Amino acid sequence: MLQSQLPNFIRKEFPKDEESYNAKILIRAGFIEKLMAGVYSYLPLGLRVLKKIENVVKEEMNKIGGQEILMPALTPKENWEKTGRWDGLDVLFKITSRDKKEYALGPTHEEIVVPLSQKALFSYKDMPFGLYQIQTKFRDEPRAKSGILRGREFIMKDLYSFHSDEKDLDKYYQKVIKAYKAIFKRLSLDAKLVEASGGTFSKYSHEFQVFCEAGEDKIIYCKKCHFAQNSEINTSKKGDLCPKCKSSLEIFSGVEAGNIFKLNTKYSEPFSLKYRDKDGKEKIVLMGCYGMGISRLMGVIAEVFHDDKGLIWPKETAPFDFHLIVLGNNPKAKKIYNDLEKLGAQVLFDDRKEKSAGEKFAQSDLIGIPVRLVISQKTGNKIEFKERKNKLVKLVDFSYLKRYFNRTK
RNA sequence: CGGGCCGUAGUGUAAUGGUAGCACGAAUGCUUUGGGAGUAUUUAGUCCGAGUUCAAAUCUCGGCGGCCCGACCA
Repeated sequence: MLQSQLPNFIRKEFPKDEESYNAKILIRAGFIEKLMAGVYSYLPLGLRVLKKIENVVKEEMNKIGGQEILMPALTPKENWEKTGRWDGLDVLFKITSRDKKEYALGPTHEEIVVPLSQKALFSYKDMPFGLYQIQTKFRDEPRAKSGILRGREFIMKDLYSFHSDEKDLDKYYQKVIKAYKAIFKRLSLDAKLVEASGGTFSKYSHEFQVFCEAGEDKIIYCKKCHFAQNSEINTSKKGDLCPKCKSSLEIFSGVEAGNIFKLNTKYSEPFSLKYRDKDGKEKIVLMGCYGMGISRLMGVIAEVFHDDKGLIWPKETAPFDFHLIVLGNNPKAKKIYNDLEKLGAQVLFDDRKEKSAGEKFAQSDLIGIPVRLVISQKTGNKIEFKERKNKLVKLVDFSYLKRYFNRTK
């Protein structure tokens, strides 16, 4: 992409109406803009990152047999009344149409996916299966906070699984845990699997927590045996003994990057989601549900991967593979840009003529694309190569870039 | 939902009762290109409403909006 065609949302200074680092840096670097508290626009660079994250999540969901669908965000009141959540869920965004019908903007989709799956679920032979979607969710949070970590509108992946017995649900649950681990690995995030309260819905719940300052949860963690528990379950303190290995516990702030539940019959019951077993008997379906905040993940990555100059995107989440900068008028740059794109590389080409070298470098550091390439009078027939995460600058030729790209893709 | 801080061009700030100013951005021309260039010209603002006052960005009240702490967080 030619940077001269990219509207320049990059700012020289941090916005003053944000406190959280993820919002400050993502706005300054031109990835997002705020519309109102807890509601953000995703700009060209930010949207590319979101799509990268989505892609990783989709690939791993598909690997475990998840089927992608897209359900409406606008949902009827009746469905929520069936489960008691019309009045019972305080974060439910409710709206009234001009003919006085009432609707909710979906904060999660059990009430929609259960009656939906009923249309294709009759026999034990139809199970197990998993349906997932990546969609904008709405929650009427009492207080939006921490930039895109807790918004009123956000993008979430929600997977729902359907089973004929507990054993099968258990098996699937473990499979999702593996898939989640694979996702976090690809996103370069160290997410700990943490025991969490099941809320009112289920005894069982696990969260994937990324330890960082910005986190709003307090996680009790044992470095020895990796026992981890959300402090909402117990009132453990730092220094208490680990219930598993008896060494000292520590407490970390964590951001919940994923949450998985065994719903059992909590939602299949109110909608009478049933099937026929081997003996032709009618039985109630068991369910699991597995959430992951896509836009929140982008915020977490911004919190974790940065330095004082700006963002440092991990490979799989970066908006581009290369940031190619040309200084002065140098026709070689355009050719290198074209050649890189021919390799299949995604390149942001800073071809802007009016920007000073210093500004281009400063903005490049801010944006945080993994590799910066510079073409100038100084570089001669070579290309200057610098990884964003390293200080080392070297002059290379095109074959080096080709090898580098093939090795890291 | 309780408590606190705050609201001035697009962004960041100054003016504390008395002429709304500065920097960056944006726009146009020329020059410039290795760490947020130079130059000339131009552009744009006191969140809204009421009140006090000769006079309000500034004081008072109400509203709206933003951030933070707490509560809450399927």
